[in-house]
Order: sequence, then C-alpha cells, then structure tokens
Amino acid sequence: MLLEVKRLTTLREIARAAGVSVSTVSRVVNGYEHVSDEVRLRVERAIRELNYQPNQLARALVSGKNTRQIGLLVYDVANPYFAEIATAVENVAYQNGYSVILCNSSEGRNTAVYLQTLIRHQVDGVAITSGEMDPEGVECLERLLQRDIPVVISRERYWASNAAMDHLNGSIGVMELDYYTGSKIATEYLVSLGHERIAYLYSLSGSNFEIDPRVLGFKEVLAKNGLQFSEDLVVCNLGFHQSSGARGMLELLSRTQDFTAVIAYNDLLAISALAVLREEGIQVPEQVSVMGFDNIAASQYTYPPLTTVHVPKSEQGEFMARYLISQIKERQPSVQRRLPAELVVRQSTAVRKA
Amino acid sequence: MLLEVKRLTTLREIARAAGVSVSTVSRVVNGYEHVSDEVRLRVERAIRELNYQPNQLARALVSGKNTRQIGLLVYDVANPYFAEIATAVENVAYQNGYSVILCNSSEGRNTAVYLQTLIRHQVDGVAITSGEMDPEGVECLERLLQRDIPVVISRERYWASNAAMDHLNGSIGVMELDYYTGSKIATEYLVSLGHERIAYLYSLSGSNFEIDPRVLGFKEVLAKNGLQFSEDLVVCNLGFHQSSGARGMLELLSRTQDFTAVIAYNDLLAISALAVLREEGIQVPEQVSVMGFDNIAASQYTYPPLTTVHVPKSEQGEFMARYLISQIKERQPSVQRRLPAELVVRQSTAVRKA
DNA sequence: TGCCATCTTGACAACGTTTTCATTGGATCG
DNA sequence: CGATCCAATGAAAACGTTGTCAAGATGGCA
Repeated sequence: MLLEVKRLTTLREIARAAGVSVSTVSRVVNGYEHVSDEVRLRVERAIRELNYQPNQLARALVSGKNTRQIGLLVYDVANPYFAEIATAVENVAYQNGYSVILCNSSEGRNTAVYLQTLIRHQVDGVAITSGEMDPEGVECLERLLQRDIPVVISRERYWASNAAMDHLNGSIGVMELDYYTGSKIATEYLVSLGHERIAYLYSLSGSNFEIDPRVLGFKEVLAKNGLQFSEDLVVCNLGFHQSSGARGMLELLSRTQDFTAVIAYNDLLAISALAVLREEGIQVPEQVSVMGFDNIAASQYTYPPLTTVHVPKSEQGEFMARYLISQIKERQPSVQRRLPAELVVRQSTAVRKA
Repeated sequence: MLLEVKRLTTLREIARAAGVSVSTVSRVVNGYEHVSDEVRLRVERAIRELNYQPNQLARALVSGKNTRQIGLLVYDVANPYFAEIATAVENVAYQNGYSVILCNSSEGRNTAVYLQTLIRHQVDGVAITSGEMDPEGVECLERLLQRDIPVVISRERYWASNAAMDHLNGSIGVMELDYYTGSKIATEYLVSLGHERIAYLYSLSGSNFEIDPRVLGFKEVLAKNGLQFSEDLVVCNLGFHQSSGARGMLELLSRTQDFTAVIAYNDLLAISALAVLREEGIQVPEQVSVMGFDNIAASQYTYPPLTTVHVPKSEQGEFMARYLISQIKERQPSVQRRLPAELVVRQSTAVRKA
C-alpha cells in the first residue's frame, strides 16, 4: 500500500544507474569535493537522463530546516496595498530560490492558526504585514523564535498594541511605517489650504480610533491650529473593502454636509468615496477635498487624481524578504528599519472656497 | 552537528512522556481505533502539555504525498484580476486545511521553472491561471500528471495555443472563460449605440492580436454589421500594468482622433485610458465610449463608472481550488467547466453623437 | 478449564535525504 | 621498501512519521 504512489527519481536510483553509492551521488548533487571526474560525469549523466530532482522534504527533514519556503501573512491580497507587498516579497524570494506560502488573515481568521500551519510546514522564515496580533499569535511568534526561525513584521509606528510584542523587539525584524508623521503632514496640508472641518472615514473600530497614531497625528495638528475635533465627522468601523469608502461617505452625508475635506483610511476607501461625492453632485476638490493614504497605483488615475500619503510598499516587501533571507543564511542581530511616509499632492485637494 | 537546530516536539517524546510506544501515539494523533480510553487520555494530555504538532514533512515523506500544499501560478498578483482569483483559491484551500504557494509568472519568468519548484516541494495539486504555457511547461504538467498530481488550468476558449495541451484535456481540470462571446456581446453593444470606428488597446503582441479569440469576436461583429476593421485604431504590445492603458491611449491619440469608442484589453487599462481622455479634454461617454474587460472591483467607482464585460473571478478561483481538493481526496474523471462572460453596462458608453 | 477471537500495544521497516565514520588504494616520502 | 597520508568511495545512522506485523492481554463460549 505504501508504494502505490508514483514517486520521483531518488538518489538510490541514480546511484544504481551510475554504479556508485548513494553517498557519492549526494556529494555530486551538492557539489562537494572528493569525487573523481570520471564518477562525477557518470553521475551527472544519470541525473540528467533520469530527470532527478532532490526531494526537498527529505532534505528538510534531516536538516530540520531548509524547506526553502517562507510564509507571508497579509491581511488581504485582493487589497492592492497588500498585493504590491506580496509581489515584492515573492519576487525577492524567487530570486533567492525560495517559495512563498500565502496567508490571507482577513475573513476574521485567527493569525495564530496560520502561524501554527507555517510552523508545521517548517518554513524557514515568516513575514507578517497584517498588523494586529492576538496573544496566541504572539505565542506562536515566540515559538518560531525559539526554534531560531527568523520573523519580520511590518507595523505602524506608535501603535499602543505593539507593546504586546515589545519583548520580541530585539529578536524580530521590524519594518516600521510612520503613518503618524504622514498623517500630520497630510492634515497640516489640508489645514494650510484653509480647511477647518475635516471628516474622517475610518476602517477600524471606534476604540481603535482613540489610539491610532495616525488619528493622534490628525488631532494633534488640529489642536495646534486651534481647530476643534468633531466626533460627528468621524465614521468608524468601515472595514477595508473598496465599497467601504462609499458606505462611509453615504453615512457621513446623511449626517451632515458641514465639512470641506475628508481623510480616508486608505486610497481604496478614498476612491469609492470620490464616486459617491460625484453622484451626489458634490465637486471635488472645489467643494470638498479628499485625501487618501498609501498611494496605490490606481490613485493616480482617479478623477480627480487623488492626493494621498505615499507609503513605500515594494520597498516594504523587499526589505522583509531580504531580511528573512539574510537571517536564514546566517543569524545576525535583528534589524529595525523605518520608512517615511510622504505627501503626494494631486488634484483631489484644493484651497477651501469661502 | 545534526542536532544544533531546535526541533519540534516529536512523537517519540510524547511516547516517552506518556509511557507508551510511538505507534500508539501515532494512533491517537490520527484518531484510529484500538486505543484504550485510559491510554488515549494520557497521550492527549502529553500532546497538550508538550504542544505537539505533527511534522508535515515527515508525514509527506512517508506517504509520498499529502504535503497539504497546493501551488498557484498567476501572472501577477498585483493585478486585481489575479488578486481576486488568488483570494478565492486561498480561501477555499484554507477552509480545507491546505496552504497555497504563490507563484508570480510575470517578470518574464519561465513557467517551467516554477512548476519544477512545485514538483520539488511535492505539492498535492497545481492551479494555473497564467495562460501561455511554454513547451517545457507542458512537459512539467505531464510529469505532474504522471505522478497523479491533479492540475487545473483556467484559459480562454478558442485560443489556438491551447492546442499544445490538447492531449492533456482528459487529464486536467479546465476552467474555460468565454472572452470570445463576451467580446462579441460587447462589440455588438457598441455597434448598437452607433459606433463605427472602434479603437482597441491591446496588451499582447501584434501576432497574438491576429489569433486572439476576443479579437476575432470583435472583427466578426464588425464584419457582420458591414463595418470596416481599421488597423490604425489598434495599439498593441501594451502589457498589463495600470499605466499601459494611459500609454496606449496617448499613442492612439497621437495617431488619430477619428474614433468614437475604445475597447481596452482589461479594466486596468481602461481606467488609465479614461484618465488620459479626461486630461485631453475628451468627454466620456459623450465624445468617446470606453469599454473594459473583467469587471474588477475598481471599475464601478471610476468616473464615469466603467462599462465592461464581467468575467467571474471568485468563481474561477473557487472552482479551481475545489477541483484540486476533490481530486486530491479521490482521483475522478477530470472536469471541464465553462463560465460565461456578461456585459455590464455602466456609464462610460453612450449613443454616438452625430 | 481450555481455546479462539478480539482488543490493545509495541517493534520495526520504510520514505529520501545528509552526514559521520570506516575502508580502500594509490601516491609520497624517508 | 615500508610507513604515512590523502583522495575516493561506501556503509550506516539519523530525521519524524506511517503502516505492517507480531505478540500479549482479555473475555466469551463450549
């Protein structure tokens, strides 16, 4: 029964074909020395003729690592932001002979479950971009680190919940995104255009709104400029779908029209918010300015082209993949890298009309 | 040296902790019968306490399959079309306890190389959406099938190059997309609106343009309506990036303004083409109608909302994943499924003005 | 009481590698 | 010419499972 499955050519078969021992074939495959040219050639021919490919599983089993797979945890690849990161990670991984296991943590799934799976698959490294991490998830990270499997995470600077992983700071790679500063710059820009009543379309829950660094940056700038923060201009709990922005905008408009600018949690939301404003006959940017976050590819083709805060996505993915691969090769002190967020002014924002 | 890596808890350790043999633990783990309640409890406790997780690699090594991984070959996850498919595949896979290895075949990479990697990783199944398949790739597919690893592929109906894999038709799952009919419907719609000079922004090469089913459908409808196909309204070789549509539109406009409608290879191109038209002060749909393909999420939020041909993406991904998983469970006759393409009329198309 | 059937358990080979150790044979050197 | 060394090779253990087989224990039945 065990033999019913057709299997790949094995070292043993090559050995038999070439009339040598398994060890010798292994030596040839791995390019070790101490093999005579004559034998090497014979073995190489057999390998070619029988189309031998080393069994990665067996290799990894004996070495306890080297599956040549890395896990990538994103919130949702259908979201262009994560898609771009995923592309970059896959790209670097591929170039270094690694495969990427894709994990979509949205759909209300437990990060821990995914990490468990990755541990079971004995991945050589794990990259995480999905932000929030439940306590069980953190436990899994600890287990990974105990087993000396490198972990890299990208997160927002100043998030209070980062504290849950503070004790890991020295052991994991960190890619820190400065949404806080980005948000301040963006808000300052809007304020400089004369906007005073700025609405916020927010993806997460209200309780997150209270502690979100980008919101803190927003409020801070308002305060500094003597502007009042208005609770009623905030729509929370919208989620991350493209439609979330439209829903949020409708909700906002149903409450009030007393605002001259809107900040969306990200470009995806901003884009659909733009559509709603248009349908409602509200001119952007003449009547309302719209600001996004992330600067996804699509946002330069919206109407009007979207003003937004650029967040480096490819760089993020590349950094994470490179970090993992270098750590896999040789464990080094962990690295913390911070990427800035920059304002990209396009045409969805303008001076407030009197 | 072999023991330097920290390893996961093993069956043996559980066995020792529970004072039973490895076989018994294995029986408990796999829920087999013939284990006394007392022993079962003892073992289960040890498993919990030592946080045992079965080593997938070892399992797969002995069974020659059951890595519980499937490979997904897409052209580019950063493209929303593929991202949506990938999400659906990952979703179904996850629900069935499978992990997804993501392979991005764009960037001029050889499909065969990816397939080789997947073979080496001994995936339990392979889903392919990246269309074109080089001869070496086909060879890899054959090798997969020989080893009884299910393969499912999604492709366009009537593509001539499908012939290269005709001999596999009975052995692989096929998800066939009817761009041909979709294109006919779309073109008929434009013609019915009075359009006679219809431009085409085409991603692939000119030689592909000659044999592409959707182009054939386009030409067929033109001919049927006594309209002439104009070579000079076709821009080829644009690629699949979001910017491709803008580039194509600029190229087209630099040649002529004598057209009243544009069909783009897909929505991504259509969206950036819209932006260029806007910049050039050309009204859509009053002066020029724009038609896309695929109906990605973004296209309902463009300005104006994009008329397009809906292609089922989630269904595609779900079908592929489900097919693979059912075939992994028990090999059955392969399935061919055809999904229709449907016209979605929004506001980027209108009756041609006199 | 004795025998057979059934339930419970353990020993062991196998999966395809890598790696350590042992063996061979020829070359080198005094 | 004998001792020594090293290159070339092979044998075998180990990685963590699964599955087969055999053995021991238990209970039912005649």
